[in-house]
Formats: sequence, structure tokens, C-alpha cells
Amino acid sequence: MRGSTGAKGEAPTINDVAALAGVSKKTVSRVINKSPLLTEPTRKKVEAAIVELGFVPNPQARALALRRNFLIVLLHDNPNAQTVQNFQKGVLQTIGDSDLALVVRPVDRTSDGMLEDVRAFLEKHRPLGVLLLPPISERDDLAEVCRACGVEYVRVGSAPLDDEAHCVASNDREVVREACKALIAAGHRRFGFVRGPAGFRSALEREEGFRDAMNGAGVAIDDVLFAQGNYRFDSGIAAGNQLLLATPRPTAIFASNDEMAAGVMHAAKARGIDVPDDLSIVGFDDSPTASHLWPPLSTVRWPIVEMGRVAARKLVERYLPDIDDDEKELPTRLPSTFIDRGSIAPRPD
Amino acid sequence: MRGSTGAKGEAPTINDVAALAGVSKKTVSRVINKSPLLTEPTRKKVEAAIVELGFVPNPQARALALRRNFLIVLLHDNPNAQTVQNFQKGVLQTIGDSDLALVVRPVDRTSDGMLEDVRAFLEKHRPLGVLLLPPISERDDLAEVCRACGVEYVRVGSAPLDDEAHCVASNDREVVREACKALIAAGHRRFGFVRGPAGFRSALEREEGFRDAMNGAGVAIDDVLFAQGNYRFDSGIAAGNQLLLATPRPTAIFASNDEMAAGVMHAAKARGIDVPDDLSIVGFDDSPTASHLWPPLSTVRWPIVEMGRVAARKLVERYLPDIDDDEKELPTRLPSTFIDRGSIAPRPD
DNA sequence: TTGTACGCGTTATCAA
DNA sequence: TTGATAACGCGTACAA
Repeated sequence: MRGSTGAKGEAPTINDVAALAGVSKKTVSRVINKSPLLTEPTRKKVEAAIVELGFVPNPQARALALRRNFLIVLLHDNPNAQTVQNFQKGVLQTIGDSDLALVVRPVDRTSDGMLEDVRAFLEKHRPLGVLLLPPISERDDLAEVCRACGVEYVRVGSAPLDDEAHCVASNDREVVREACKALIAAGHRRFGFVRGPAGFRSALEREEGFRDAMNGAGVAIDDVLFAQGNYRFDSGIAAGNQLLLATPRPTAIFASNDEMAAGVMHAAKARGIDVPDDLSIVGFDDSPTASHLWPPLSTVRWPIVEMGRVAARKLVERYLPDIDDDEKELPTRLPSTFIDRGSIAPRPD
Repeated sequence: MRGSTGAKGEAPTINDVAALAGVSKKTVSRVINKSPLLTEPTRKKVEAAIVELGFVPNPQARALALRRNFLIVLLHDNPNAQTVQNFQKGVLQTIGDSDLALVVRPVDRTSDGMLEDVRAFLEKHRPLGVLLLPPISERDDLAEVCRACGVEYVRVGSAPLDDEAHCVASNDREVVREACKALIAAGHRRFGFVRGPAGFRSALEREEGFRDAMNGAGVAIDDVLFAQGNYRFDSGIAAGNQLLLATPRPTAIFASNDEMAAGVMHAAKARGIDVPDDLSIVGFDDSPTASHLWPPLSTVRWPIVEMGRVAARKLVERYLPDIDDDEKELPTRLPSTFIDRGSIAPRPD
């Protein structure tokens, strides 16, 4: 399989190809980089030599000469492992057979030096581009750091966070509205809402969607019980305990993510409140947990693999225009899906 | 914060440092690489220049000169996102402030070209080392590819898969035995066991641990009901349905991972069998789902972050002997923990 | 203990 | 359209 002429056992270089094809290094380089000003016979000759030797361009040398590494960095501070994983999957679908590699870089949003750390990392590794996952994708100062370092970026979020070329977004507000409409259609009028952490765009969007649904159905917001959460399981339990103590008790609770919805379900079970007969619950994320719970949790699914694919293509396209030119326009909005499982039942009476 | 002398706005190079310090490039190089044969004043001079310029060695140039990239590759084909994530966390704790970067590379174990893909990837990117997560860590041919490419590797597994320098292992057999002893101590004598996929070392080790416990308690293996699973939720449901149909019904089921345990729990709930009053269940992995289920699932936790830390150190140590020389020996066995939550109850009677 | 000259494999410049 | 030659920034013989 390897180059049949790999005399010294070492990988063949551009010089070997040039010598074999009887041309100069630069011409070989032009073939590699698909320069348009090449004679067809020259190109053929070189390509034949490349195949014969099994030549593969050395990425280290290219990186040095181009002052740019063929790397995509996935920057995230995401507690949801499955989301990160699925996004990676999408990115890798895009860069699969190319020369690119994916570097994963978790960061600590609570750290003071975070911004400087990222800047140092980017200046050191000079990646082609950066992919930003929420919640840190929401920070404009991070995007600014990327620009300052001359590194392209694409941000992923619950709603558009930047111009079309630099973001990929879900439609949290609309899909939450739709999910809540399902609760309303089941007859519910007494609602609880578990908020996501303050300052998170996703938390804001989901709450807006919830409010839209309430308004649309003529449910007074004043009658809705709100509880603050932080996207984690424990905060869901606390919120559930708080909401389920109220009189009259809500018959339906929307939690801004699945972890908290699972917590609400815990709180209900611990109080002998049956889900869904006494209480309907809807979450957000379609985490693995959602389908494993009993009853299976109705929730919302981001098209996260697709988002990874698209985000990576937005990033890579301008550097590797040969990737799949003839493809459709790259969307900025990738709509989420409401998945109605078993945690919604008609209002108890 | 940047070098105050960064005249052209470009990053300072080793030449700038040499010029400022009044020494040669090589001397600067020696300082960077901590060569022992340097005068103290020379070193000080150079270090002062480095700080003044804010010089950071260019990794691309180093990679080219050393014919080696300062990259660690995490190779995995692991369906458990949380495991991968936590392992990454551990790896990053080790390489945190160094020049290293972590490249994540999912592979498809079912693909024919997998081995060649990995080889091509390694030859192209020339990483310092590779970290292998189960189940692909169990494949000796993959380790062989690493050796052939001159790339160091460390394998992670349920039991030692290689010599001490090249692996980090849990003690699945022992900890499963311990977990099952808890079931026996609760009075259970009629067991069901849900197997992991055939050919997986982890599946084998866990079954052996289960058998050890049965033998130790004088429970005849012939009286145990076995069901085959594939580590996925659906197979857990199927296995649960199969086991719970038997007469007499098992009062305790050990599932070889949490996903399948959740499936068993589903099957039980769907049949109106109460967990844990009618049926005790134990899983393995301590996935996020485990604590979110109702009742919370008793399970086993790998010290996966620690494993990532140790595995990375085993890999990096010989290349960066200055990392933390004065640390303790690096262990090969990192014992797992049995976590008894709410899914075990005394045998019903 | 330090410096000189060259190599690593690719791309860029600019002339032919 | 092609080629000779010089970067790119660092490491290593080998000499001093």
C-alpha cells in the first residue's frame, strides 16, 4: 500500500515527487494546492508521481510555511457531555477525509484568565478556526479575541449570536412555544416554569417561548409559578420542591433543560405525585437521560450533529474551497424538534 | 501584556531573543530545552530576554525540526459520552499548562479501513502519543499500529491489557464481585444477569466478577438467568422482559452497564414490578442517568478522570521529563467504587 | 560552555 | 505556465 519507491523507509517528500515527475518543487506544490495555471499534461505527470510514491504533504511543514495550522478548535464549557460529543461527530463528518484535525479545548468560564488563556492558545497553535459552543459562545469578548488573533470562528447558540457567516443557531423560542402549546392542548392552565441560569441566552430564549405560549393561550403570567435553576439536577429538585408546595399546585411544569426536569420528576416522586397523571413535565435537550426516565420525558432536541456539520463547513469553506462546492447554501437557523414522549397527560380533575 | 519590543507586531522569534540577549540561537534553544550545560548568568540573561519579548516557541517550527508534533491523540469508539468527556478532563489536567494539545479522534470500529485510517492519521500528524479508550483499546492490532508508527500509546481497560508502561486499568471483576455481595447480603438468591456484548473485555470481566460472587455465596450458576445485551438501552429492555418472564422471577438483576440497567428498570415498571421493593437492580458506569433515575441506580464508578490524568502522564513523562518529576509512581490499577444508591432492597417475601 | 552552518518540508517571490 | 531561491522558526552536528 505504501509508496513502492520509498527507498529509505522514510516518507517521500515533495522533492522526491518533483524529481520523479521531472518538474520543480513549486510545480508540485501548485498541483497540491490546485493552482489554476497548470498545463493538463504537467498536472497529470505530477499526479502520477504522487500516486506512485504515495506522497502525503507534511502538515508540519505546511503549517510552518503558511503560518497556520490545519486545526479546528472546539472551544466549550459545556456540562452536557452528549451535546459536545454529538457536535464533534458533526464536525468530523465535515473534516473527515481532509487534512484537518479537531482539537478539543474545554475552558473554565468562571476563571479570570480564561480570555487570556484562549488568546495564548490561539496565538500558539494558530488554528484555522474556532468553533464555540454555548454557553461561552454567547460571550462577545471571546469572539473579539478570535478576530484579534486572526482566527475565524463560528458560534453556536439558541438564537443567532452573530452575522450569518459566524453563527449557527437553534430556534429555542419557537420550539418551546410549540412544546408548551402541547401542554395547553392537554388542558393545563396552572403552570410552573423552571428557569435556566441568569445571563444565559438559552435560558432567556426558552422563557420567552414559554411566555409566548402563555400569552397565546390567555394564561395570565401572574398565575404562573417561576423557580430559578442553574441547569443542574440538584437545582431541578429544589425547584420542583418549591413549585409542588404551592396551592393550588401546578399541573404542568416546563423545565429549561432535561437535568432539571429529571430533578422535578424526582421531587414529584418523592412526594408521591404521579408523573404524568398528577403532573406533566417537559424538558429540553433530549439528553440520554430523557428517554431513560420513567415515564420517558417529553423534551426538545437540537439538531446538534447537523449543527456541527454546518458550523465546520462555514469555518472551513473559505480555506478549502474545494470541499464540496456544489452544495446548497449553508443555513444559519437549524430548527429543533419537540419530542412528545410519555411525560405529558391530560390535566387531572 | 505582550512583548514590549514586538516592533513589527509579529510574534518574536528565537532570533529576536538571541539578539536581545547577545547570544546565539542555539543558546536560546538550550535554555528553552533546559540543557544542563549553561552558565547561570547566561541562562538568566536569556530568560530575561524571553520574558521581555514575551517569546513563545513556535510549535509548528518545533514540530518540523523534531519531526514530531506536540499532540496527544485520544482515540475512541465509545458510546458513553460522559466517559469520554471525563477522561478528556483528566488528560487536560495533566497537559494543562504545557505546550501540548489534545486531539480527539473518534473511530469506527466496524469499519474495515479503521486500522489503515489510524495509521494514516498517525503518520500524517506525528503525535507524541495516543490514548486508547475501551472498547478499541482492547485491540492488539491497534497497539501494533502505534508501535509501527513510532508513536507511544497507553491503553485504558477493565483489566490490564498491556505492560505497566502502556496501560491503565480498572478492577471490574473485583468491584462487580463486591457489588453483587451487597445483593447477596440483602438476602437475594434468585439472580438475573445481563451480559455485555460478546468479545468485549469489560463484559467478560464483569461476568467473571458476578460468577465469583455467586460461587462465593454458594448460589448455583445453573439457577442464574442470563440474558445477552449490547450495552444499549433497548437491549436492556429486551433483556429485562426476558428475565422478568421467568418463573420463579429473579429478585435481583445485575446489568453490565447503566444503560441496560435503565432498560431493565423500564421493563419492570412497564410490568408493574416495583423497583426496588419487588426487584433490586445494579448497573455499571455511574452515568449521569444513574442518579437521575427513580429510584437512583446503585452502580459502579470508574475513576475515569484520574485514569485520564495518569494515562496522560505515562505518555508524556518520557518526552517532558520536567513535568513533575518528584511525583509518586504512576499506578496501573485504579480501583473502581461501588455506589449503593436506592435500587437495592431486601429480598421480597 | 557557546557559536556556525545546515536541515526539516513546504510555500512565496519574482524572474524567465 | 514554470523554476531557482529564499523564507518559515527551531534543532542538531560539529567546530571553536
